[in-house]
Amino acid sequence: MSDNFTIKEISKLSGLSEDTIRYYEKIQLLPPAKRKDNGHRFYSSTDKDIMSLITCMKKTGMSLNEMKPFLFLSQEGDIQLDPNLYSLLQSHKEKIEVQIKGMQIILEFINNKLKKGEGFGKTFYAE
Amino acid sequence: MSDNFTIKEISKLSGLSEDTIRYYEKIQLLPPAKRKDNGHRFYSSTDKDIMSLITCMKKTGMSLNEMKPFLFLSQEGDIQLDPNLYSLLQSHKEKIEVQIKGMQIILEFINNKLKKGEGFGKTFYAE
DNA sequence: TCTTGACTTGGAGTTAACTCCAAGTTATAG
DNA sequence: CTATAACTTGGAGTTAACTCCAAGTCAAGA
Repeated sequence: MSDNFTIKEISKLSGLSEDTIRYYEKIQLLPPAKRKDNGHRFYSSTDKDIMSLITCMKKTGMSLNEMKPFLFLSQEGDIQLDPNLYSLLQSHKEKIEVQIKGMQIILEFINNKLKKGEGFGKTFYAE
Repeated sequence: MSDNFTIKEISKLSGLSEDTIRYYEKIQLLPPAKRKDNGHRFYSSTDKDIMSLITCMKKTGMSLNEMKPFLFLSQEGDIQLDPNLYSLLQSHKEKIEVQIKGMQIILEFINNKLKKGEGFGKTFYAE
């Protein structure tokens, strides 16, 4: 369950640049990479999964700092034990739901535009 | 249909800071503000609507530059005339749909976490 | 043995999106 | 008339998230 990828390989697999991967390690978004005898980093498919998670979360507009406790969570087991993390997740969930709604509104707006080409009115809510 | 707000007022109404509003004008995200005799900016409720649109689009992770043709669109009438803008909108639509799906996956992940607290597997797609 | 290529490091540079500041102008209230 | 508050400008500074670079190490092939 650990396919031993070089940084170049995991870079291609994950879509993140080598620099970005090292940067993520530096800011502790990724755990310190395992090293070969010569000091070179190597990665497992679990690492790839984490990178995919990061990519996915970034698409939702989450900042790297916001992700940290979240990523920690993905490896730890039981949240129930940590009420802080639990409520953090809850509020994240709500944020994302708001975001999805916002995007659906924009989607509607676009669909209208693509059909008719009318202006916009009070369709958009402030804050 | 133009309630004549000062920059301070529109700032409170829109949630954007005065500096940000001037910045948006500088980078041409907002049209040049109308001026009173003394040179002070003033705004209408249409301006407020545009600002709300910007806020809404930002929530979806769109960059200010990406928004520009979009905002232009919101005031112009018929897109059908401009095939460039039309396809731009189309691809934006698809991007947003992908984003929504990504967020729904994360939402599921969170929901699972909140209940059981299990690890994550191949649930997340790369790129 | 020498060269090539894949990696290592620390640190500097870049871009987007603000955010702050100093210096100046104008309108109103006391 | 003067102080205060609300605005103006241009430009400098900040933060996040990279991105690039120079100098060095190490292993394998000609």
